[in-house]
Amino acid sequence: MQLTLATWNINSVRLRMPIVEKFLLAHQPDVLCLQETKCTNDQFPAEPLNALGYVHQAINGQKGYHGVAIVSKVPLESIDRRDHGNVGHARHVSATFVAGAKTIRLHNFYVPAGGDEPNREINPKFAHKLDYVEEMKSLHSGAEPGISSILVGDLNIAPLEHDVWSHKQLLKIVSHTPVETDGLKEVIARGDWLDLMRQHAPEPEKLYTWWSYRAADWAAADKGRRLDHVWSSPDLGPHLSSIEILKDARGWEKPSDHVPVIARLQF
DNA sequence: ATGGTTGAGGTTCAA
Repeated sequence: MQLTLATWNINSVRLRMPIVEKFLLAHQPDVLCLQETKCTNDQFPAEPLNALGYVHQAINGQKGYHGVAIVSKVPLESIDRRDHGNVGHARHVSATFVAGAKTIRLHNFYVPAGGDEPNREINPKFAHKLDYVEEMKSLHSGAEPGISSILVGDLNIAPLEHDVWSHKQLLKIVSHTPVETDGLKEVIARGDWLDLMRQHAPEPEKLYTWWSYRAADWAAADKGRRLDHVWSSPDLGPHLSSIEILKDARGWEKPSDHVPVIARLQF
């Protein structure tokens, strides 16, 4: 069987439902993880997603900001929500599902952006981001015996040189500072998690999933960053058949500033 | 010199 999994920072799911529907009909993922839903759980568009076949839903929302959701055609079990640092932000939801002979826990994260100033002493939002990543580092892919893991989401960090349009020009820009990228690179280097996007498309290929709204012409400038990620436990590496970054979606009507990332796994 | 845009919700903050 093939499992198709997608992750997309949607920047308001209610406003974006027309392109969510367009995406789901065109690409038919089994599971879709959303970040920045920006609505409370009772405001979440559960019915339209039900009608599209995504009848299994694990949502963690709050008023106005943040918010994550997993919507799925395959049953979701053991739904969990974490609030790293106990700050009252809806930035994580996880659930388990079955794929072939595997049971998989899927974590969906929305890591704090961290503000503009990359200095934890004067910028509490950056301090929160670094603390958040520290807490993520203690989340191990083999935490539950007999259960594989997938971790997706908007991690708001572009860890590698070719995850940004200019490594040199972004070294002091939040999302690509060494103190942030070292954390993610350490997790990958120690082999606890696989970076499936880079397994499929190694450096030095440029990979971007986000282009700022502030560019006059995002496509012409092409000043992107890879802020969205798909990781898995090591045992799932051989099951990956493809990764697709849906760059076209950045040019859709009323787009999010992030595009969907689609992972296809064969079991 | 510290721009530029978008969204939610309420006249500003977060990204």
